[in-house]
Amino acid sequence: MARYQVGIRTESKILEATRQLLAEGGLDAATLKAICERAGVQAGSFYNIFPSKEQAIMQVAGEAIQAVDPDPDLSGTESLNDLVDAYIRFVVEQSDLARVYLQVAVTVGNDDSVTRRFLRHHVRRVERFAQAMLRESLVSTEGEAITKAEVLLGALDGLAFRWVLDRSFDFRKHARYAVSQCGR
Amino acid sequence: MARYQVGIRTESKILEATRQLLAEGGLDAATLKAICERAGVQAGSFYNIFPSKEQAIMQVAGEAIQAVDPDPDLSGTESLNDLVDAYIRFVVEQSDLARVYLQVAVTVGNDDSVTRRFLRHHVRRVERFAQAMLRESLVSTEGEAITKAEVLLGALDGLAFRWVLDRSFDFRKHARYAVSQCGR
DNA sequence: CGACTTTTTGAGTATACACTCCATTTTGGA
DNA sequence: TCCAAAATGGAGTGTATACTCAAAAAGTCG
Repeated sequence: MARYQVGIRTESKILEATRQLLAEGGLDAATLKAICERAGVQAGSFYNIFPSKEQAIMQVAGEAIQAVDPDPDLSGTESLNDLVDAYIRFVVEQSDLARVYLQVAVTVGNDDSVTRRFLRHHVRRVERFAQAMLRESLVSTEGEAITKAEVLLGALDGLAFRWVLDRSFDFRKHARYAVSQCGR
Repeated sequence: MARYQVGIRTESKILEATRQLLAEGGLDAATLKAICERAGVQAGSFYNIFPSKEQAIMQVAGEAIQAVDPDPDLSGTESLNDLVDAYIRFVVEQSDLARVYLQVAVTVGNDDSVTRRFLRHHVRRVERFAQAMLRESLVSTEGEAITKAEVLLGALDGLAFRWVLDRSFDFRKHARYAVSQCGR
């Protein structure tokens, strides 16, 4: 299935449309009709590229889950502030993906493969936060570091949800306050 | 439209079924067919009692939004620990309603009447938390109290989401840790 | 150009959904 | 016991959805 250029452009038009629709109205808004209309494409073209609607949505959701993580190459060297700043930047600058990230986390059925993937990434992020905390001596035992990291990430996720429901909420300020509370 | 006993029982069977389905699989799982099957009722009976499926769901969602608040009569006297304990109890003991609460918060379209209702309640809860913090001198200005309350509630909501995705997560322990961090 | 492959089109299919209709049964007060 | 109001069963309606297919168009490369 060597591809022509036009097909590759169509693929990215479809993915972009899907991303927008997911960000705007969640899974319900991302109907095949809506995706195709926004991408300027017919249903047949969609299915020439993707085997199913779900496949396209998974791809966008996967992108979002990846994007929430800061540069993996830096893992093990960054400060807690760096990690939180990366999360803030993700939410503020890539707000579409951030909304997708939060939408899929809750909307998809439990015990789903997406949920498992989501949790796997979450656990990895918790460990990264916990290690930064240990490095900065904010905490004495590894167990306490994990707990503290879960609470901080919980706060960041909760504040991000708050921001998704009400865009006038100052996410950056509250996220910074949350991390400052860990520092004592 | 004076009601007969049997109709009132049918109504509560339908509401119970709706509550369960919403808790288990969110809005998507609460189809008319699923609700009627679980309630042991036919579609015609459903529409004899509720004008629409949405109406029944709204009623359950409203219940959940109410239930997250601790006793309003105590407002202005309870400690921060009381407030957090009430939230923990809600999540742990009324887990079905708690899941509904979190599901509807995210699933419903933005700018929806449910979203507004949800936000109104949230703001009121933030104020209640902030006042408790002021009373306990955890904070000096009202502005800081509001910020701190937003962060604490964000953490509680975020941890509750974490628990919804993974029931083996120890919500109580992490929630307690979150509030203990405010105390310094 | 000409042969071949990929892409696009757009009408068409099957299905699941919320909701309706109304004949029939059940209820509960007089 | 009677009867009007309320509740029920269950087939039926319209609509939106994901997805298919065969023919036509457009891209690629010698």
